[in-house]
Amino acid sequence: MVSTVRVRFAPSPTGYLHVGGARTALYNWLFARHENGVFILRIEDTDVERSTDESVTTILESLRWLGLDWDEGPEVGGPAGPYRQAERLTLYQEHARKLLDDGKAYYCTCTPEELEARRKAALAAGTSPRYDGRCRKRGNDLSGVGGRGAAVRLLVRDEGSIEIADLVHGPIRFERADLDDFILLRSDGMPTYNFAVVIDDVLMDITHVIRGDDHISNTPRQIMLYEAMGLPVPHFAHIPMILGSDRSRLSKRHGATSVLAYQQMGYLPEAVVNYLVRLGWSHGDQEIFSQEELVKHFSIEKVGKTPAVFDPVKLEWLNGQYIKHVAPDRLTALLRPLWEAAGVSQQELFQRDEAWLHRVACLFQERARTVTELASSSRFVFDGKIERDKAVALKVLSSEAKARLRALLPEIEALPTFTAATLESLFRMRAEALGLKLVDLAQPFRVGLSGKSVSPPIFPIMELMGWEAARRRVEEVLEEEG
RNA sequence: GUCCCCAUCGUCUAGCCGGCCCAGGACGCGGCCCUUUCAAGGCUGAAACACGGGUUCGAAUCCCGUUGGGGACGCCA
Repeated sequence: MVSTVRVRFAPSPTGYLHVGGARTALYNWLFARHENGVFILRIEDTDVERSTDESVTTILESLRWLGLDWDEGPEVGGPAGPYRQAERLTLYQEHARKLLDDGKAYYCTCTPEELEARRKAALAAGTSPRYDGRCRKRGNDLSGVGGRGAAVRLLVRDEGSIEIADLVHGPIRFERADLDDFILLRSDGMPTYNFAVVIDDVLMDITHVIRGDDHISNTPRQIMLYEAMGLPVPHFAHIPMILGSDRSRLSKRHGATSVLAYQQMGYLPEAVVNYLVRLGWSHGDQEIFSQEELVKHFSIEKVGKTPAVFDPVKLEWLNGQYIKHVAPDRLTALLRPLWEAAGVSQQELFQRDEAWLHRVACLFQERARTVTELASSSRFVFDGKIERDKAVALKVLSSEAKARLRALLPEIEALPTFTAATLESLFRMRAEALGLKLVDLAQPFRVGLSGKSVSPPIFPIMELMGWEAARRRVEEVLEEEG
């Protein structure tokens, strides 16, 4: 029988979900969906000092925004729950007890201060800061310790080696002699990361552990735990990290790293997903993938070994590609709050009908790279005060240009119908009659209407604005001095 | 200091069980076309196998070393 693939994403709720974590989640999710397996979300909140509920909320929200739904985990439950480690403490303690009784682990009464001092001394002496095993003799016997707290350490034999059969890196070998007796349970009874992970992965029947490269050095310790408990080891896949432009670990100083920050900046979740998946994975020459295509083509074997530099410029390009194809109703829904933020009054947004808003969105969507940018560039089509670029006005609105604008107004007024088509043919005729290019008439008009030198084609814009509003705008610049 | 990982254009990458590669695609950058501006689109240009040794008739592709980068060495995760 072929057992079902079960993978997990296990963030610690000590902050927002950053793009590195998001990609790890994405790879796990894609692997699960591709294999028809189960994607589990587990919250690793054993660090009570730093874990917060707000952080849990943000992480769930980020995953949902990206479209990464989990089959088991917080809010959806599942047979292997609870899915927050803080609610699983007795499980860890039971397993630690068993390891203690089997002689696989022992109590350690060294204090954190003592350990820190020894670690520093070792580093200063240029030797490896490993725990020296001085409490091994104590075994599971806590007598004579008094009120002093005791941590539990795994007993690690010194001989032999451990090999990780890594799905992306191939075999990776560690010598046991380089590893030390690490802590399983802290003196306050809380499990450490390495211990909780293994217990949970066992209890949740995880078949594939897909996580960042930075966990490679934890893996041999975790394998030793599986061995100590006599349990089968899952498959491991360590995916390369995401770096900043200077090739160091990606952090805030490299720009936005929070997934939700990209939502706020007007990025589409499918663009972010598409960008992240290509950081370390590829499928021939294809750059743009639908979610279905990703699920169909994704494979862990095709994940590269090289760390990738996060490139916001390419993300922006991809977002632009996606924006071009967003359906008008969805785009308009995204735009409403952003238009408002850009200064369009609530009242006007309410008065305009949906079809009109769609037409505005469609006119601008081809040339916007973010939804936010789309909102601000299309703002002038609405009624109300607009920003005028002084330098542009000075350059484009010469006295001849203004004279031409003035001459055109009554002709437009006389048009039987006020549409993009009739406007365009009028402008073309006038340009030809004057021995000018269309641009010579259109550009002053554009500046008059929008205040800027760039915009979508002005004729459909004028149709959308309506003659009254358009004329008011143009008269505004005609009345100015100069 | 010890251990581990990685190494193709500025960036993401294809190729990597050897010849099809004087290395392909994408972003960005330059040019041209299209064009009412700007985008978009089309065409096009510059741009890389880190270095040194092997193995081989033949290496980006295999092996070793060097260098460079990254990660880990917590009663953090």
